[in-house]
Amino acid sequence: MKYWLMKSEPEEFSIDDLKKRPKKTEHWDGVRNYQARNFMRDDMKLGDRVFFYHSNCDEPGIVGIAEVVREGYPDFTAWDPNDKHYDPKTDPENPRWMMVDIRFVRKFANTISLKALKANPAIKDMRLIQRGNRLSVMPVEKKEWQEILKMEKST
DNA sequence: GCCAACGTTGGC
DNA sequence: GCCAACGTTGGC
Repeated sequence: MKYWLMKSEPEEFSIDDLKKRPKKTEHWDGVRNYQARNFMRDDMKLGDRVFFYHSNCDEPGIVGIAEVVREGYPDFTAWDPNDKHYDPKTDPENPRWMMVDIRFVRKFANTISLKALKANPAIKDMRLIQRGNRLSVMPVEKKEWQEILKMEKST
């Protein structure tokens, strides 16, 4: 089983929104970055665990956990001219953008803030806190995952 | 709202 | 293939 981190702006789609969805499940549409797409298409497997990260908000940070319940398949919103992330160049015969489905697992009692993550030397090499990182889907090392869970208990 | 960092586009 | 211009991300 692998570990991941996925970013979302809570004003667009928060972890509470995920929890309220039917079966607490939603497809992760709208990713239009090749590296992030490749992770979803090639590497995310059923049962993989995901840190749900809130970006662009008062307190950016990890707010809870989800799991992968459907592996990579075409992001149909790319073909919808009314969709915010419409991409006229993708061909339905040869889909360019892929997504996965994730299901809510649990929400942390407190946000593990970006600030706290940056302050923890045990995870200083984490991809999330590298300078200028903008990937919205990224892998998390097992030891980073475990270290971050420890931070939950200490808050 | 600002702006640094980064990815993508397109002219050449 | 280079690289300037442009658009987006996302912390602050």
